[in-house]
Order: sequence, then structure tokens, then C-alpha cells
Amino acid sequence: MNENCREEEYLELAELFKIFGDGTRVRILNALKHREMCVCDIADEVGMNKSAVSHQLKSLKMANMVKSRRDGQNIYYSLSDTHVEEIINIGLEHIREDR
Amino acid sequence: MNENCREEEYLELAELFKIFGDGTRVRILNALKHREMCVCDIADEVGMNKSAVSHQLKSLKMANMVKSRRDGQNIYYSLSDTHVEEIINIGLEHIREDR
DNA sequence: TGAATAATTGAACAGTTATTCAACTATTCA
DNA sequence: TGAATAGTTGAATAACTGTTCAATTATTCA
Repeated sequence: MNENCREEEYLELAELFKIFGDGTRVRILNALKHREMCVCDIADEVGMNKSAVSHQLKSLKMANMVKSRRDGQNIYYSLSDTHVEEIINIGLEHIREDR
Repeated sequence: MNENCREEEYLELAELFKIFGDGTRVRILNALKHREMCVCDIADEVGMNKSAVSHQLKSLKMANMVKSRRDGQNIYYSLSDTHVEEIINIGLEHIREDR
């Protein structure tokens, strides 16, 4: 897994990382590491209104990073695969090392 | 390495990933995977002028992702640690899996 | 010294993006 | 049915970001 990107993958890769490049989204993803959560709970945890969170969840879903299921009035979000956690954890290693 | 972020780390983490969230920067990092390169060569490889590349290298350096050494008129850049490659490679796995 | 090459810098512009607000849809339950 | 709760949507705004251009610094070498 040490090869170069194919030419058309650069932009895709950048699009992927762009998603992680926002404090609100990182906090949402981090909150979802341990349990699925509905929009209200996420909004409480990250301290933003439901609309802002919903917009960001839409980005995260289009990027295949979260999945959702409806249960009555609530829509529960969770991480869609393990890469999301891996990427965040390696990022944490990187910034913690530079101290 | 499965813990949550400490509160003040969210923004740092987002700042880190923001760096990867640009096609030009990803291409630069990818080019540097295999060898150190001077600004001119990088500019040729990514098809941009030296100024644009220099601006991006500055961001990459401030984010501790590349290091540089001068040799005469040339300044050679290389990756500063292995996390950079790891992050890119996991990103590639993620996007290749979704096909 | 002075011309040539390599790289950096700062300002300006255009394009992108996150948040807010108000309006809307969907579901529950009395 | 209708009120209440949960979530989404689109438009508008403000802030941010990448690239270009022109000017500048640093180094080499004749």
C-alpha cells in the first residue's frame, strides 16, 4: 500500500480529507465513535443548533462517513466504516507527537 | 488509541486534515513520498508555477508535514515523518473501497 | 561585481464554505 | 385531526482560501 495515486484520485483524496478539515465535523465524528446518536443529542454535544449539525451530517453522509436509520421521530447516525476512526486516530498521533 | 479527543484537540485535528484537503497539496505530498525534490521539480510535476507551490509548501511546513534543506540555489523538500504517508494511504483505501 | 537561476513574499481577486434563519416535511400521540 | 417534536432544506451572509502577479531575497559562477 505504498504506491502513488492514480491521477484522477488526487481530487477524490482531497475531497475526503476536506471533510475532516472542519472542527465541527471532527467533533461530530468523534462523538459517534462510541455510540449512535440522534441529531438533537449531537447538537447538544457539539453546542450547535440542529440545522448546522444537519448540514454537516449531510456532508458526512455524502462522503460515506456516516450512515443513518430512522426510529420514530429520531434519526440515528453512526460511523459507516472503520477508516473514519483510523484516520482520526492517526491524526491524533501526529499532533500529539509534535510536543 | 481509541480514546476521545481532549477538547482543545478538535481544532488542531481539523487544522491537520485541512492541509490534506487540497488537490495540489496532496499531489505535492504524494510526489515527495519517494524522493526529496526542489521547488522547481515539484512545480513541474504538479503543473503549477513556483509561487503557488512555494505558498503550499509553506503551509505544509508549518503543519510539520515537510522539512527542507538548502543546497546551493536549490531548496530540497521531503516528508517530515511517516504519518503523512500513513494518512494518505488510509485515505486511498477508503476511497478505493467505495466502488 | 553583475547576470542568471531558485525561491519567497505580500497584495489582490475569485471561488468556496460554514453558519444562521425561516420555512418546510415527517412522525408520534392524545 | 391537530399539536408537538425531530429533522431537513435553501437562501443569504460573512469569513476563509488558493492562485496569480510583481517585487524581493539568496545563491552561484563567470
